[in-house]
Amino acid sequence: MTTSTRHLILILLRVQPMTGYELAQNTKISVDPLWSATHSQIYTALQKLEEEGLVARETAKRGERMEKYVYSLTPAGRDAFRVWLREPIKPLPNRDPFRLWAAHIDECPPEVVFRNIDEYIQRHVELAERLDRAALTFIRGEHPLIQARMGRMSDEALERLKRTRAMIYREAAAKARFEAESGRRIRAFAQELYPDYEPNEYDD
Amino acid sequence: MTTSTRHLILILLRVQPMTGYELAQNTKISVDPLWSATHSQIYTALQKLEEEGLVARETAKRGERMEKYVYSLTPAGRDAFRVWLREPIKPLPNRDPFRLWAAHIDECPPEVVFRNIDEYIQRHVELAERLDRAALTFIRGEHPLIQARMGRMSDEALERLKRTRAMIYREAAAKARFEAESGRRIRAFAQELYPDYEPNEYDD
DNA sequence: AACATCATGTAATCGGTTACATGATTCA
DNA sequence: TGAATCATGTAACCGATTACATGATGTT
Repeated sequence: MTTSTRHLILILLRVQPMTGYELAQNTKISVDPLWSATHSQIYTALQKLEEEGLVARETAKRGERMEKYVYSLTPAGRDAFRVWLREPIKPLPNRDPFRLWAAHIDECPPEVVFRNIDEYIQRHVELAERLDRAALTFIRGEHPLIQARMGRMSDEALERLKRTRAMIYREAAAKARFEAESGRRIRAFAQELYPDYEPNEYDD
Repeated sequence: MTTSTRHLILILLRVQPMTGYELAQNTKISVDPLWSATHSQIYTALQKLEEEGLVARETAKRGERMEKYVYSLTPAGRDAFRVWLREPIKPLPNRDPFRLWAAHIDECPPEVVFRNIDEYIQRHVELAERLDRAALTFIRGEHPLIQARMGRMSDEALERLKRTRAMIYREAAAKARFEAESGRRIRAFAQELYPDYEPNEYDD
């Protein structure tokens, strides 16, 4: 099955019931490097999932006047997660905008070349750091998505969970570091292509 | 600007005028690891690009009875490529179905775990080989998309082009090898999680 | 009083996927 | 004669992006 926003929601709601807003927050602060989604996507997917009976909506107070909606998994929703987990993984089509662009740096002005490559490297260096930090909070049991499960899982199961998540976030960090390294190699190649180019500014 | 099928077409038509079928073939056999597109996408994108005046359509004979359409870049199309090449690269949102799945292997039956991981590894090993071979045909000047340009570019420009493409395809191969290695590490972790699991069959 | 954050949504559009549909040409 | 390849498209659908839209609550 093709993985989509629906599965992200199923994954997060297994941890605990949440509002759409909380789903969007948890996605942004934690799952985003593996699977990203905007709040629009999440709210519309929640509506469909509720129609299909995979999630249930409860109304809660927010402040004095307003209401918010707390979603939780139904048994059908838990099943849907189990089914997804057992299916073959459908890979996404290859789409690599950076390397598609970089295949043409021989015809691109050097200032653009170095600007794009440096941005790429920096983005992945930061991502790697963020993922390594996340891996640590998993293994230490400090991650909010782990803490929410404490007491509701056996110690052994929780230990396996921590180690598995930490391992995957470390692998995602390794991937980001690979991308940064690849960017550096491409940069070195670009310097051979444009040996005379001297960047004027170093101000960031 | 967001990279899409349109840019793939602009890139390929810079080499030489082609039919939609040839664009789809060249994508499949060569560009696919960097950017993939189906023939449906290509035909519909060609229509839009023609409306916008970025490509021009000429009618040619196919066999006795039928006609085919050969598309070429207009000056506006060449400009659009130049603009795309000079813009900041807009990264795609992170979507990594394999690691999103693998973050849950602690709750997944071991036969599914090893089946999915092994498929992932094998797919990337094959991709890496394919990309290394492509890199070689670039550097040797044997690649069809290079040969089509011979005589229409200066020797130096052609040399830079060959080296740049070969470098990028080698980087894409390195990325595929990284993914295979990452898969192997995840597999090793899974063997710690499921020490008692013995696969019954080795028949592929 | 102003700003950040919490909280919820809709709508237009875009780009991509999948399935459907057709038929000629070429080679074994 | 049959299969592979060449060749072109349409249509329904899906999922994601972007912009629009609103308003309460909590903090400085």
